[in-house]
Amino acid sequence: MLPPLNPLHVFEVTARLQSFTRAAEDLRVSQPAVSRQIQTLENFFGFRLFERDKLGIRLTPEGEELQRQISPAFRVIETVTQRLVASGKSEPLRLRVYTTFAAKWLIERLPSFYAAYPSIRLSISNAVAPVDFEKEKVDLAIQFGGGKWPGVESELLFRDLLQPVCSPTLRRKANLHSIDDLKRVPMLHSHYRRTDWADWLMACDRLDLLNDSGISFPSSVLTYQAATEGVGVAMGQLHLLRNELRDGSLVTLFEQPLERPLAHYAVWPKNRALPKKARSFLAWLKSRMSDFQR
Amino acid sequence: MLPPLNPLHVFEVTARLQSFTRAAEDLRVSQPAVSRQIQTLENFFGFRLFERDKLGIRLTPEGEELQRQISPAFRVIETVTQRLVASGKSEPLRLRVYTTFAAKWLIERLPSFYAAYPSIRLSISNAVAPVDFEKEKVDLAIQFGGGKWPGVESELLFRDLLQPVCSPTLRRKANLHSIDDLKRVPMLHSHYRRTDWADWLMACDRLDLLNDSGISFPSSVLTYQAATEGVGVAMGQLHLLRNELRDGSLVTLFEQPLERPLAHYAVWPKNRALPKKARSFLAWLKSRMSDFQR
DNA sequence: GGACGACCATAACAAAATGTCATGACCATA
DNA sequence: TATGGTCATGACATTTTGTTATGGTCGTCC
Repeated sequence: MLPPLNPLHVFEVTARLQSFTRAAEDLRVSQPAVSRQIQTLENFFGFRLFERDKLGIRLTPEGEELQRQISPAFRVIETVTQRLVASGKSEPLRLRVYTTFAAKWLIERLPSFYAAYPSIRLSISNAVAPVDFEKEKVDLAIQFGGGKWPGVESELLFRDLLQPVCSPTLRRKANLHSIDDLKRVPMLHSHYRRTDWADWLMACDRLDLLNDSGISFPSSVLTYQAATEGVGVAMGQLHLLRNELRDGSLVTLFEQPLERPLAHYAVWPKNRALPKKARSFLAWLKSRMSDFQR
Repeated sequence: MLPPLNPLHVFEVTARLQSFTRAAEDLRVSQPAVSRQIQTLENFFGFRLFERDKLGIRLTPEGEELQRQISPAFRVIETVTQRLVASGKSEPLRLRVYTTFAAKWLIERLPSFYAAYPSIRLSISNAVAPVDFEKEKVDLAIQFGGGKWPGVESELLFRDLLQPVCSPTLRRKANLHSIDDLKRVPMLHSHYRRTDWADWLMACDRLDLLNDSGISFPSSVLTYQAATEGVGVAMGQLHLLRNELRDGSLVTLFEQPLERPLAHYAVWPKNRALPKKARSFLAWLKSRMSDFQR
């Protein structure tokens, strides 16, 4: 008869840290998640493992007993895992990632990848131009474009979805409500995406609003940074700005999202077999992609 | 760094039994479930733990290493759990269960209860008449009726839903298609549910079909048994016949289910506080009840 | 002594992990 | 070559786990 193992692990951490809240931080989950896991375990055993009182918790005698006995078991599992995972490590998977995608999507999700596949190391370079697998030592690339490149297989990750964005402060101050209001604020451009504003204005049939003034940045990341700081209005790739839109540091304008026939693609050489590591990465990539349409 | 623990446990069992299929039986899950858990673990480590070949599997060297190291850890967890759970056991929870409910619903689900709450023992008696908590030493009862009994709290489990049932063979042989065909086959009655047929026929406005011939059994369980064997047509409580209807040993007739203002209720004395064990049982009961409407 | 902050619990809901069923491929043996 | 045993895989369902929002309790600070 085994107890539920994940709750047992949560218990082990909690007992060690003497606090639900700290255990939650340590495990990178919320405090209620810990609370429930402990409850599950307490139901299983039929008695409390912690005494809850003012300012914190204490192990009950049974909890202490349990902690004493299982802690070494977890240490053993941890140690052998560490060793075996290290033995499984081989050459890193070489990725070449479109810069904005790396900055705005990939990097914050890497811990999740390492947790699921700790034996795969990544070597990540970034660039904007399409990859040349003949010249560059790269296993898998993520790039932006129309999806048709010679000599490569590709798989669509998500389409480009454009809409003007700015800081909530700017929207209020400059009173941005209709498209004409764009005349009153600087447009922020990105070098590598010169046509974004034109494409979007064309779709709205308001190309007349396009002007060459505005400010131009060498990377979309900087453009978005500037927009966040209230410098002007940027043409935002909605999928890459989830965080900013969620926490309110950017807001969308004018309710006119435009989906273009361009997209982010995973790309690999047609003649080489995709290494197993790369297939794992691709599988992970796609699983993390589920919050996006297509 | 810990590996996913449930897959690790599945691995431990599989390595011990040298077979995915046998591990699945041992764990009471399907073979594909085991296959997937092992895959998860193999992805985590970055190498195969089993070599698959004709007629079965063998541990790889890494798998063997892992097995050797973690097995004792699981043995430790198992042992201490066993001991602590035993120490948590107290007086059994005394249940008194309506006979048919016990036979047709509860008993097959008991293993699930013991797995979740191994420290709670049950003492189950069964009877049909309403419980008298003054005279009987019972913590919690499950009984059938209108839901209003003096001096008790009650909670509805599921309503009574009636429809004639018989074996598929009888339906074919006696060519049962319309209600009038009932004249040609014996009606099966249960002592404690004498009015079931009358109630149902009344709802169909065909009381004329009621006759006192038929066969009568001292318990619904026996009535259903007889129906399964093709003896006649019984008035079935659909919720309690899920298994029979699913595996086809009984079929419903005439598409006229009748929901009555009677139901199965969990019931406990109003003046006594419901013991913790009983609250756990009730919570479990309700969670297992989710496949039913109300 | 009332506002505040630290702590854990709970409800309603969302997301992720796990399991199932149906099916396929492979091989051994009859 | 049919049969029965093995494990794998796709599509889907269920269950478990986690999150957010909120509430209660208690100690501390001004």
